[in-house]
Amino acid sequence: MVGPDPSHVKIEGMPPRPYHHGDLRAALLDAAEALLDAAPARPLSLRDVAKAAGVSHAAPYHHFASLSELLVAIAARAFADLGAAMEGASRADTAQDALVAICETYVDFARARPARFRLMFSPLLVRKPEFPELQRSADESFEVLVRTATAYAPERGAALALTGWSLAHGLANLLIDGAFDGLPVPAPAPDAMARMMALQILQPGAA
Amino acid sequence: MVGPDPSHVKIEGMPPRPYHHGDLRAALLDAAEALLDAAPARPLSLRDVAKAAGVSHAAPYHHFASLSELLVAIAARAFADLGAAMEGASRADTAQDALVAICETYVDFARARPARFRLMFSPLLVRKPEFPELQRSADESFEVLVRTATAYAPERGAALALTGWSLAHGLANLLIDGAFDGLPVPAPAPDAMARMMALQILQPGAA
DNA sequence: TGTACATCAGTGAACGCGCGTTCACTGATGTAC
DNA sequence: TGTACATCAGTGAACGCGCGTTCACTGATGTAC
Repeated sequence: MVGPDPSHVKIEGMPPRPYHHGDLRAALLDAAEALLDAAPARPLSLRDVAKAAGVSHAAPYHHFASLSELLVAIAARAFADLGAAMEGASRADTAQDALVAICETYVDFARARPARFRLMFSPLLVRKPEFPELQRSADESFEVLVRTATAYAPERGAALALTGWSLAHGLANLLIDGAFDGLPVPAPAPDAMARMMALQILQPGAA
Repeated sequence: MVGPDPSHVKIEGMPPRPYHHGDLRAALLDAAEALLDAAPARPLSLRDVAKAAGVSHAAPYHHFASLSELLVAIAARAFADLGAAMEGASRADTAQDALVAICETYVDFARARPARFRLMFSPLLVRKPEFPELQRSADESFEVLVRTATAYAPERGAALALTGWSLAHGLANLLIDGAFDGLPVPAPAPDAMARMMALQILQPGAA
């Protein structure tokens, strides 16, 4: 990220060398994400991350000042990933299709990577002014939504974006927390709910 | 709860006696809730709860088999409290007013007691079949919403209830997680958002 | 092309803390006689 | 109304674990000469 050394190039799948790993920072983030995906319920510990990356548990301190900084870096990457996926979804034929697709993408992301999704909204999020990378990636994801909502309804784009975010965010959380499991009402399949609800907002009489 | 001893009556605000507290189970739950309200960010520990209740940290084991059981009991009480508040809100003049009021109540509850709200949707929630009290109180809250949504729209009450829940739940979480803080769009005051969004769902063209 | 040396990025031992949980105990209570 | 005793609900010490973090160290690398 800052060093001019050309040998510091990350090569996926290479076994870690005992010294001078290459790009341990990126490897630690990769390992952390793999752990979160493999065991979403287990809280992430620095020691586990170091172990998964094949280094001693003190090594990460040469790349992150604390566990919090590692978590923030993961959250920032997750926001960037989500933002890119939403950006892709926003390129639909109509603004309405784009809005619906963004909601679906948001919920799909949370269901596919629940631990990373939860980390994005951890208590560290309120401290985002301290972490420019997190601030920026979070803002950029939101911008995609606002832009699309404004294209759909120029007069009330911001309000629609906030409502759409709330809807997708609530659905995502309720799904990954299992709140709908065993509910005494007929519910659609989980992967159909985002679309259904988004349409219910956009054309309320129809559904 | 089970004993026939008439002296086992909980008296609020009484200093704890050294032995045979009276109703330590209820006192522990009260202390736990007070701790959650006072320090929403701090994870709840059995030792802190015991300390706050004025007993040794081993005493709770005569009333709860484990920390999880204590947490479940708190979550169950929280669902009961929320359900009662929603029940009150549902007694409005019109079904639409009732739905809007329920959304407002849900979000207000989360904002007033964020730690308890988070606990309600902790990983223990998926295990609610193991905990009848939790299962029942969670189901009853949801029933209030379904009943009101069905009164408003008989044909699609269940779908509307799921959508309304998602909307309120997402807004509640985004607010208590500070996700809206410093957002680059004009946003309404937090305590006006639930109403605005609920109306946006129910009469989409209007807002 | 060598060599000395500063710097970087690892290692492994250790510290200190908080936690859930267990255990032997003891004080208080209720009951049978 | 006593007294013996079973039971209940506390106490306080201790165990064991995992964790974030620090520290002195050492191996590897790059650079100045």
